Amino acid sequence: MSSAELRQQRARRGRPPDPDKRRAIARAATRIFLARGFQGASMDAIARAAGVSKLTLYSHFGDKDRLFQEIVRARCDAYNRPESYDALLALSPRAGLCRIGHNFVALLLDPEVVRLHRVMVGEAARHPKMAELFFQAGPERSAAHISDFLRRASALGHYRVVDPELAAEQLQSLWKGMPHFRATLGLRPAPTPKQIAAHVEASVDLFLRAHGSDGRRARRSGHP
Amino acid sequence: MSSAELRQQRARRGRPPDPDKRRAIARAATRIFLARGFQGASMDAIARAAGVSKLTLYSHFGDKDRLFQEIVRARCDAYNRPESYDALLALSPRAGLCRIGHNFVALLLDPEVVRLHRVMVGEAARHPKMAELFFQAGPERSAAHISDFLRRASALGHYRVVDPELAAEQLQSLWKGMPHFRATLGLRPAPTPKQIAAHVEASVDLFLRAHGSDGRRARRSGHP
DNA sequence: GTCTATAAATGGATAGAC
DNA sequence: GTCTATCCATTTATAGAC
Repeated sequence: MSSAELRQQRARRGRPPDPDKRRAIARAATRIFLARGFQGASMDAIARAAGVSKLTLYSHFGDKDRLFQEIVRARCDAYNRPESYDALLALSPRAGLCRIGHNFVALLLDPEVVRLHRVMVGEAARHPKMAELFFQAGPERSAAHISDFLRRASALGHYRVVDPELAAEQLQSLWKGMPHFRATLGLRPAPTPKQIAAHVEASVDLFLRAHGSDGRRARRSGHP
Repeated sequence: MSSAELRQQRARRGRPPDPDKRRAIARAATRIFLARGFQGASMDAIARAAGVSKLTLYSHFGDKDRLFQEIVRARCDAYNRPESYDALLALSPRAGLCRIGHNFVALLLDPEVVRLHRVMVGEAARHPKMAELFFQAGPERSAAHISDFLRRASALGHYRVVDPELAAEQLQSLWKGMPHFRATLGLRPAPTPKQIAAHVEASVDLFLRAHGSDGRRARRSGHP
């Protein structure tokens, strides 16, 4: 109670921090960190790009590490708004998985996500806490959503999945695949939308053939 | 002709470069680049660790970029000695693929390879040439070896693979999977040997189920 | 009193030249 | 090895704005 009052008093005293400046700093820092990496980004450049003084920058974010943390946290939250997969249960097994896979691959290949991935991997050794945060906010949650979907689709008889967690991991691995690896290395040419769609479908094909559904055409042996 | 003579004259003039020093620099630079990344490694630290003066360093390697290139090239060559997969054709489909997969995953999870991967991904935006070199010397060649193996195993009737290049890509993706992703982010705990073996086997299981061989136990439907 | 901006300064590290 | 010119994160000085 008294600590809350003290905080209120302190907050009331003097000129309040300008949220516009904070947003401007965050935007500029995001751009520069993702473009140049943590070590390559200078506080001078960030302050200049944000149009604020360095003192303002420091008064809002403390130091470079904390600024980096805030940026990464905000990006993880921004990418972590998965729409519900409920509607996709009504589709055919193949169509449902292709839709999820396409969303997943589109996110992975988004240029900003690629840059974030690069920075996280490059800085993992020096910022282990943030690498963990990134992993939990990204791949771990989407794996949970996919395994949920597989569990329910399996209950509906679409296919037979014994271990939904394992199956979700394998689907994610197939979807990432070579296109994502090439993207993280910045290799040209980038895949065309048609190639991306083919990649997603090939992954779903493999998965469905392994789990007792041909997906595309009729079954080869005497399955129901 | 005259240019060759000039080169010989130049080579004879003065004290020849010491190959021991060059090796010492290369060793130290490898260690420091892989540990701290390109931007985090200083030429001072490398010279100190190699026990040479900075002038010696610069006279051998020109500048930081060229030194980095030499190191990466040497590492790629070092990792690029695949044993022949011929002997594995005599094994069962499942055993052959598990063996290849285990070698592949063991290489991917090797701490030095993980560090190289981190540096390459982190520096891809600023050294696109090297990222390409790395990709060609690494994943591209191993994909070629795996697709070769699949083509021959398929010809022997072990399983039915329509597109060996695609199948090799999918196998690599499955083998990399979550363990490699976690390793690049430095997440603990590292997988145990038992978990690695289970991961490889689960990948091979999925692949073989999709391609008309149960692998482990007897066939469910009326296959030969 | 606390925020902001400008500006300069501190203290350290850096790539590369001599 | 030393030197130089540059860059960096962070702090401090000075002044005006709420």
